[in-house]
Amino acid sequence: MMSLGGQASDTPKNGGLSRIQERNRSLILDAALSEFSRKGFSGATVERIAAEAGMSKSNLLYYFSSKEAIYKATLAHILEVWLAPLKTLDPGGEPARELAAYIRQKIEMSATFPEASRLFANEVMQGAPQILPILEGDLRRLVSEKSRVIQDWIDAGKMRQVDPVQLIFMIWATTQHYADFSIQIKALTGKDLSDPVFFEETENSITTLILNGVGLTAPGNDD
Amino acid sequence: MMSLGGQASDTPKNGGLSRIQERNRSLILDAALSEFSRKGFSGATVERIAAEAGMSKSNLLYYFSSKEAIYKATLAHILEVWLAPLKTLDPGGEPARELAAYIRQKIEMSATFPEASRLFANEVMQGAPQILPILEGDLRRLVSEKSRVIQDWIDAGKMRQVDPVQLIFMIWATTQHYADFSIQIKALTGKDLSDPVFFEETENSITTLILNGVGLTAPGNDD
DNA sequence: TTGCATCTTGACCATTTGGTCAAATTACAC
DNA sequence: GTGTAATTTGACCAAATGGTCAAGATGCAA
Repeated sequence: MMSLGGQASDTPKNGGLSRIQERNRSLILDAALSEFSRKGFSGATVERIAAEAGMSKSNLLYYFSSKEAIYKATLAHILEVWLAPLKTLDPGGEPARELAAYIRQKIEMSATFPEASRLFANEVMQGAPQILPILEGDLRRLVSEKSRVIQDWIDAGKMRQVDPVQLIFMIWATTQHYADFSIQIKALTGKDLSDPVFFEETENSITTLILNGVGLTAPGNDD
Repeated sequence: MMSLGGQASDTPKNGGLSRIQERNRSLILDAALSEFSRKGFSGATVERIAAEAGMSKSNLLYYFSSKEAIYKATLAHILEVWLAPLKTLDPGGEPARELAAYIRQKIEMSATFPEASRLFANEVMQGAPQILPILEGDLRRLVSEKSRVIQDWIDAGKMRQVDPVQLIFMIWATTQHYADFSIQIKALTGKDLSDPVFFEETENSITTLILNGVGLTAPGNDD
């Protein structure tokens, strides 16, 4: 698990949580994700998070020692699930199928957890004050590892020459765009990823463009 | 010019500005772009903007009636230049050359005005409270118009079938990603678009991927 | 130089907001 | 049921911050 600094742990021995604690922490983190993703760290207020979690501000501060602690916990909570799909890229698989699966997973994330995407984007755009060490550490290693996988596919003549890191960036950019800029997309098309038809259209467009872009063709949908 | 609502104009007859006014407004808008793009609307403080502009908070409020007024003016100031490249897409040109030129312009914007990109991203991610009308109006019309251009190229058999709007989204996503997430990109690669080599690499990767993606090949660089 | 409009500022105010604390309430082991 | 620890809250505080205002400084036309 990726840890977010912090010496004073706000999550003591994970098993040592009462039912009430478990429930309230979960309520708080949900509310915090909603609030932070919509307003950013500065724009969010502890009071509103507490209200959305159905408790008083004082009580919320009984579970998390400060606004920043809530923020860090929220980030940590989403970061793992947000970066997980890349880990599934399988060196043994066929490039077309693997990349298509990765893209699909990323779009599904954007559709299912748009708030997480926006929170992450916000954090990075502010200079990644909390997660910079993770970006430079775990994430960098993961990207290196998966770049190696892609490079091997290229070396094996299975796909066109392309900088693997740039390819990963482009997949991130295109897929996350639909979550981060969903308001703009809705303003321009009237739809967003919550519309199943638009979701399929989008997945198809991105997959086709990127696979074609690296000299592959979309694999059949026989799963 | 795209106007940002607001009945009480903070920019009276454009010609009627004294030298002092012109200079100070410009200093303020520069400082505001820097501050708002780094901290977002809520995180920015009028005091810091004033300091960066080299004047007192009171004096800044002599030129702009409120924090929101500064924010609106800053947005209006960058919006036009930010959306301009799309307008240059020429129906009479060849798709490969036109798209390559558009992509290049967008990457140049990301390299030259990353703060503008982040400010715009921030505004949209917060729900576009200020610019939603523009997105739904002028921008929507512009995108429709240019989608028509792309669709005509497709109908003429000049490029592969693709949803033109989705193609535009993907160009926006990939190019702006390098400005909005430059911290992440720097953490992962050690470089950003201010590095000429990385700039060229990036332009090449994006252009190649997208043009190949729509069945085109990059045009020669004989300009 | 004079007089007026423009420009600039420090003092000040009201509100918001993150965080503290003591007291009250509730959950639960025995 | 009793007692202790966990939970919850309202009252309160200090700092930050957007904005006002009256007074002073400066620019400039005559």
